[in-house]
Amino acid sequence: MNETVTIVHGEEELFRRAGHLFATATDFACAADGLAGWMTDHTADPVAAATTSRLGSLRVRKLYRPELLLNSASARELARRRDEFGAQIRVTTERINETIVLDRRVVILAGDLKAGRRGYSVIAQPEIVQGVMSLFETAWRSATDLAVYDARVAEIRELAPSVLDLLSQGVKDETAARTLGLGVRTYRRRVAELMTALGAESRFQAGVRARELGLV
Amino acid sequence: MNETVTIVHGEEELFRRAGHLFATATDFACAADGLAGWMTDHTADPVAAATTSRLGSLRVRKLYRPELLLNSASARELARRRDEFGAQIRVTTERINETIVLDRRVVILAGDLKAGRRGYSVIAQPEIVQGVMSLFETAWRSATDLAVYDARVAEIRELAPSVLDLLSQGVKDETAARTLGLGVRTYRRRVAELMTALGAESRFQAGVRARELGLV
DNA sequence: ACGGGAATGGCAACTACCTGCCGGGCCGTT
DNA sequence: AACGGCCCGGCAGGTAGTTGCCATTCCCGT
Repeated sequence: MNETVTIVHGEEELFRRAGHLFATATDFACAADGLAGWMTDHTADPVAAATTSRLGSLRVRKLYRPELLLNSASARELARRRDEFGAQIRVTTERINETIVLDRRVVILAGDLKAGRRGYSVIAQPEIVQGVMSLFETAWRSATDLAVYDARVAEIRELAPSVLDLLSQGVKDETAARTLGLGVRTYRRRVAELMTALGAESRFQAGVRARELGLV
Repeated sequence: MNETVTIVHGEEELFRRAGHLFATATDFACAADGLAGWMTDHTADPVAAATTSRLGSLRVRKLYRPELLLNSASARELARRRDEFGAQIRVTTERINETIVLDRRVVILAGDLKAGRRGYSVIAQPEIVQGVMSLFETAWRSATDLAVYDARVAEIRELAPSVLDLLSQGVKDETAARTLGLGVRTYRRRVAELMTALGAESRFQAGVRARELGLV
């Protein structure tokens, strides 16, 4: 594989053509929409194989979107991976493309599904790798550690379950405040805290985020 | 099964104990969170068996939550069922418990998962059945027919994809309007239309709904 | 070209929402 | 008791969002 850019179709071909890269890499940076696809089948996974045999010399970073944590099964799976082979896991609310960077030398980008198989671009072109890597680093820095994220979600749930209910019922602040036996000022303070916690800049956005996080 | 209330564990036991009820019933009222569980395996499904042999004398009503329609596979499956054995299908945004009412005489309510199996309460107590049935009727009346619902979602998507994007980015109306090359007045009109279409009374609620419908 | 309906966007009045400020009450410490 | 920290909630001034009104413009069938 001397070409700097190769397109492969489906996971099988990806393994066949790029499996050796996984086997030798020591630095994995990985962004994913879900646990789906090539990362799911753990036993047949080159990364897993590589990992278990070379624990300690590895750096594994994974970046996920928060939806993943809604499903408690995937959440547990995440925690297991983190514990099992020392992967660092962070969560971001940004939209991310499925991306893998190996040893800062090779990038694998997932493309669209075609005829039931996903296309992957395997890229060794240094400039491109550099660019993707810097994007990844940015996303990584702006992301939240899984543990912190979990704690925050727990906090929000505790902070304002009733506020969330009232907001999602579409009631006015006045009504909501009285319902809770609070002053309007305090209620709005709660909403503001909630929005901060959700990282939202408008109530619409807060609604979207809350729904994303499964809080409503 | 003479007891008025029976608790069974897992679908298998439910079939064994209550299968005959499905086989003879002609009036099915069913509310579901998803297509999961006992309704999935279509060939082994007593309802399907009953239905195919007695088409015409049946009344089948099913109530789903909109999330189901996000997955185009389940959406197609729904449409197929509707067409195949004349089930009436409606969609509601209310939270609903998994519920089945047979011939207005027997209620089956799904409970929590325990040890991987879901508990079901099979209830023949007339008062309870009456109560559940009236709740179902209420939910049914307030729900939207699948076709109408589909049309509405399509309409919203077409109406304002970019407005949805901008709203969910949390940008101010002024900015959003200029981005779209619109006047603020017009942009806000769009937002208002969107909110009406979503049945939302606040932007927060609109955000939640939009997310629920998978529009953002 | 011409009339009519629909979409646009400015204006304005209104409502809802956001936030700094501050006084007051509660509680644990000194 | 006196103090400090903290939360509450009213107030006020500001910003953002909502809506009716209306002149203008665009499009379309006549």
